[in-house]
Amino acid sequence: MSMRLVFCGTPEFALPSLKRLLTEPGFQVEAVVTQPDRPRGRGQHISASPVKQFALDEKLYLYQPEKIRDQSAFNFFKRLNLDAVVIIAYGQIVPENLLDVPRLGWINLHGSLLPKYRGAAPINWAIVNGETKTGITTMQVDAGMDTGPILLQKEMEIGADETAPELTRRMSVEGSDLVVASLLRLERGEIVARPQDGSQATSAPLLKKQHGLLDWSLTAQQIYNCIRGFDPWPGAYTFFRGRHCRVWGSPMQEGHTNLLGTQSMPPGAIVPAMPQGGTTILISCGQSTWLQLDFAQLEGKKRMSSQEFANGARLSKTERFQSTQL
RNA sequence: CGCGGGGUGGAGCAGUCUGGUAGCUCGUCGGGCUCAUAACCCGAAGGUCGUCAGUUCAAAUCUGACCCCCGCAA
Repeated sequence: MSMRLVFCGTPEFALPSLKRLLTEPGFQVEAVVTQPDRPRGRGQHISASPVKQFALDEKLYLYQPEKIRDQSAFNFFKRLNLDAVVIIAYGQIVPENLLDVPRLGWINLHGSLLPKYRGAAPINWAIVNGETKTGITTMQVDAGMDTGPILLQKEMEIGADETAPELTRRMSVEGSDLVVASLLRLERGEIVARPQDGSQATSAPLLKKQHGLLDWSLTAQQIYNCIRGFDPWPGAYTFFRGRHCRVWGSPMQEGHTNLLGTQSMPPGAIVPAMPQGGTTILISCGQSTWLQLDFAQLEGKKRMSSQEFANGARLSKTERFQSTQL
């Protein structure tokens, strides 16, 4: 006898779990719920979420309520006589009166070791904050924001050079195991949801464009964390001659910094250098650290190597990246 | 019809407003200097200026249409 499920999700992150629930024996996905199609991209084209596209390909029953808190949505869930709802990065807050509808409640996969990094962007913030380990959590959804009791957790290391999309991909795959295990063990009564210790909670708010703006007084390692953690959006960016400029790079190794000689440059200073042959562009960061610039992308332009950037820009000696438009 | 930037030798750009000699920083190739060099010096090759049409004695430059790339916004 299969568990009757509804799957709620929107981005790529939710897909591996949905796929597992379709192939794994013991589950019956009655419907897929995802965000309504919205205008995205240049020119206001309407586009379907990754979960929707997959659901269409698989000919699954699809439901896209404008607001999941509406009565019609409640009726929809009520009628299905569900054992559980799996909700992963759906994008809307589930109203309290819906939580009790499925027999085993709503099961959520979250990209952190709760109660750390509650909120919409746990993976990004963990990288930005320079964490070396994080994890994934399945929990029972309650009325709060990622405050529900924990079912299963798995610790994961963050690679020194790992970017948010890379870690997201790994978590989504590992997470599908955790979701399946959580459902099976919950059904058998093998796990008891464990309340979170709210005093240990930290938050990982939804990313905004503004978050990606670099502060060059931070150390090169911190800048690097931003470059990795804010990829692919909002991206780590700065301003160059008043224009938005996204940057990629990595901290310069300790040993090479001597090559620069001496003087402390103002944060954001752009300095061509030639360590061990080959020319590179270095950016002055906080505490006498340097970021080696690998790529830059001016607004309206494609991403280019730091060398191409320097060739075309005709840098003056005092040129620097700024944290404001002017 | 959401707002905006752009398409110029292999790369990144200037030149376009104010039509009239194809420019800059690199790369490539050849030569030189040097113990040596990715550094420096000399030289060379390489461009239908996105496409089509129009205006003009003359169009990268002005006009119109189209194609493609990108940033913002969502």
